[in-house]
Amino acid sequence: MPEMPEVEIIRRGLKRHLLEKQIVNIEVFLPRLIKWPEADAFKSMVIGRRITAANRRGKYLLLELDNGNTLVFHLRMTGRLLCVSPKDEQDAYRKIIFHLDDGELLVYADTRTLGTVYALKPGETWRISGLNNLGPEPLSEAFTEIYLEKILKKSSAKLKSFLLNQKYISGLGNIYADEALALAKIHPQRTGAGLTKLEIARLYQAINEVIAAGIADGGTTFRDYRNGEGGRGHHQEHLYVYGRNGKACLSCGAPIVKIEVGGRGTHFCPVCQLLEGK
DNA sequence: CAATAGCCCTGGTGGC
DNA sequence: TGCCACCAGGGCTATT
Repeated sequence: MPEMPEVEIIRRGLKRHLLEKQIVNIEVFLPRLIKWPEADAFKSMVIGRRITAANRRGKYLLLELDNGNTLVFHLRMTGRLLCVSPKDEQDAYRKIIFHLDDGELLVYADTRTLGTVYALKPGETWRISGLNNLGPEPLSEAFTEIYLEKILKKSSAKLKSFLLNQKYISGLGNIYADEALALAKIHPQRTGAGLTKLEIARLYQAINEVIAAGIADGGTTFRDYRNGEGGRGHHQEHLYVYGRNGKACLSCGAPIVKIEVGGRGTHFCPVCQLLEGK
């Protein structure tokens, strides 16, 4: 599941391969993944253009084109975006292939086909409501402890749901949300309004820390995630709680528990992360 | 407005 | 061994 660290690693990989290359052709095997415009118009907006930048906002990947248009990808659960040479192109789940002028391929592959692809003209960000309503990112200047405190105090949502809501903070997904709460030693079912100033400070540090660690480890590969060059991440070796239900808490040794919060599987230590809080 | 339930989608898994 | 219900979960939409 690509979250902000994984998308950032993909972005860096793509940047190395794609800058200044021209997209000379596009093969679309599953048109419904292209959410705007429809496939033919999409192709005409993109074919013949050079890629001038590889950017990211939250979990959205943005390839800027030399005509001012932007190619937007959201990988959702199982989307993969990678640069390969034609002889290595063998992904059974390839859905869109962008042919580059040096013969290399940019392949969008997706097992569960939940990903979304768009081509936008300048100023058309509004077409993607999720992209248009992203909160500040962890590790960014806009993401301050003051900001976090302000929005937490206004929220009645359970913290797990709060952290997953991209309009408050962009980039956290199920893995890093659980990890941030574990590191901060805060129960996922508590609410923002109920946190002490000290807990907010811990949560703020923890969010930045788990995201930074995820990036430093090249992302978390459980099953599907691959970086822009097809390699795996290593952060799965450094997780505190995610996927560790039944295993010993790294801090106190108690078994990690898995529950459902807001419809999402949620992992936490019942000893370190108390409902009452401290 | 805000929280939540349902939905999309396919492959892996666990139970029988 | 084979079958099948169920789960994984990001984010949008409908509902309460």
